Parts: sequence; structure tokens; C-alpha cells
Amino acid sequence: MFPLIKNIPKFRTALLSWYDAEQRPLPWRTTPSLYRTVVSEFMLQQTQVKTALPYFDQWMHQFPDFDTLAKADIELVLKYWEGLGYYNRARNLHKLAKAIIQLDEPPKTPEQWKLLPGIGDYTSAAITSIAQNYPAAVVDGNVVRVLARISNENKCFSSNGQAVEFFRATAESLLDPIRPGDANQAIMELGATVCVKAATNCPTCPVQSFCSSYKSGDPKSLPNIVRPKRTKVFIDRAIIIKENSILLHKIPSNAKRLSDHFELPNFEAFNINLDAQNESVRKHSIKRRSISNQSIVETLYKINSPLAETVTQTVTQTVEEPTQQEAYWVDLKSINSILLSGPHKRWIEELKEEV
DNA sequence: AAGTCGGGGCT
DNA sequence: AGCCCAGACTT
Repeated sequence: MFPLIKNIPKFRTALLSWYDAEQRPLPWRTTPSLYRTVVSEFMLQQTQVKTALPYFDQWMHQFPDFDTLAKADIELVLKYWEGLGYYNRARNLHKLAKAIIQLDEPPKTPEQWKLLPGIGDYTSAAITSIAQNYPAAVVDGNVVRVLARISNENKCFSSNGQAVEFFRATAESLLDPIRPGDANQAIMELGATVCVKAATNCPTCPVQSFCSSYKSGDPKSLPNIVRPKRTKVFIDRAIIIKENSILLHKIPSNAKRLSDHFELPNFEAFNINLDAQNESVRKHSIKRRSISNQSIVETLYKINSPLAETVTQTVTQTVEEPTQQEAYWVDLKSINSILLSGPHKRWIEELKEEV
């Protein structure tokens, strides 16, 4: 199955011993539970540990168990996800809690877990192995990188998904059947702290003697995966402030992204006819961010009187069209009571300082 | 199989 | 600017 590792038991022992000694003291490890494992795995989808950490603690304080989460309003749930991104994760986690409390007992196998929203191949294996001692191997980005290097596999994968499927059998063969949860966390921990992209920590690697690319290859060049390029997106937004209130619009609940979140008005969405020469318009700042395969450049324009009144009227008229976004005046002192994406929240906090 | 999710850390 | 991150879901 995996000729490069002659002695799989020794590999498992080396990895687990290292993990027992060197693992980071993460909150979902120090006091584990099924609920904490589920929440952490949702937060960690496409999100680094460092980013999720503060959210996890606040979440646990507000929603300590499935029952509390299931009975909470979705608005409050989203509030505690505010800024983390990929907000369907929060909606799915909320739906999952509602489903779990209706069951006599939690699902037991990856197949059963995958019937619940937001749970796929990775998360089902992670939950069952970590919280239920079920022998399912995880294959995430860390595992792919570690296994590609250990096996010195320089094949070019046309997508991340293809690489995941390629290494699944290997991951299964290396999984320690006695401690599957720790074994899974150990190989991910190795990828996150030792076998990192730059491959600078090979001298301290606990499985260096098993690593084919360290012996005769180029670890830092592996894995070889074609990544989709980020496309640039340009957005112009309006800053309209009147008596300590700012004009925002709310994205409809049925929108595909950022539903129920507030944003600075988008020129295109409101069909604002911007005359750059207009003295009421002043370029405020340029903001850059990115999500997945998009790199977004947003230009914020401060709009003053008398154009501000005209624009406000335009925005207000737009409210009549139900498919459009609704406009609201929001007091700058109470922006914590509405839902904002991370970037918008930061921008408006900055504007508060200027007013 | 590819695109989307409008996030962010790191080099 | 590019790559990656404890991915899942839609089309």
C-alpha cells in the first residue's frame, strides 16, 4: 500500500509521541466534548487556528451546548460569527444543533454525520475520530502537504480536491486505530507547525526518517497543486453621514452571500450617478481585501450636501423594489447591534473616529 | 470538475 | 502578489 514507510507502527508511534509532547494547548483539546469538537471544526474550515481562537471562546460562553445554540435566534448566532467569514458555516451549524437535539443520540458514523448540514468528508472524519474514537482518517490541506512530502509525490494535481482523493488511502493506512482522533490531530498539527509551506523546520521533524522528499527531494516544492487565480473585483461605495447616523443597506435574507448583513451603499446596486467632478463627492479611501478566489478593491467616497440629499432620495426609492437592498439610517453609536461583515465593521469604526 | 463563499494570515 | 488555511456546497 505504502512502500515508503516500511514500518507503519513505528511511524504512528513517532507521530503520536511527538504530538503528546508538543501539541498546542488549544481550548477544544484541553476540555474536550462532542459539542466543542463540532464547533471548532466548523470554525476551522478554511480558517487558521489563530483566527478562530477568539471566536471559539466567545461562542462557548454564549452558546455552551447544542441545546442553547439550537434555541438561539439566528441573528444572535450570526452576531457571534461576525467577521469570521463564510457565514453559511454559522447557518449550517445552527441548523445542525436544531437537528441534533431532535435525535435520541448523536450520529455515530461519518456517513450519518454527513447527512447533517455543513458536514462533508473532512468534518465527518474529524468529529467521529476526535469525539467518538471512530477510525476515520481526515485529509485536509495539512495532511495533503505532509503526505506529499513523505512520499515525495511530485505529481501535478489539477485541484485541491484531486489531491485530497489521491492521498485518502494513504491517510487511512497511516491512521492509528487505537487513537484515531489524536492521530488525525497529530498529522494536522505537524502540517500546521513543522511541515509548513516553507519547509524550514525539517531538522526538528519527528518523522524525518520516514520522509522521502527530505532524503532525496525538495520538500518545499510539494505538494504540486494548480490553484485557481484570484480575479479582481472593483466596488465603489458611498459614505453618507447625517447627524451621527450613517446610511447603510441591508442585504436581503434570500441573497446568496452576506444575507441579512449591512453594508455601505454600493454605487452599482443603488444606481447612483456619480460625477467625480461634483464638489459634494470626495474620495475617502481605498480598501483591499480578498475572499477565496476574489481580490476585492473597494473605493469609499464621502458624499456631502447637496448631493447627499439626492443620493439618499435615490436610495430610499430603491426600497420600494423588494428584490433590492433596503436602506437604513444607523446611529454610529449602535453599529454593534447590527450585522456587519468584518471589513465593513472596521471601516465604520474608523469613520466613527473621524466624525 | 469548476466556481462560489465577498476572510484573512503569511511571505 | 501568490499561496495557503483542520472545506462544503452549488451548478
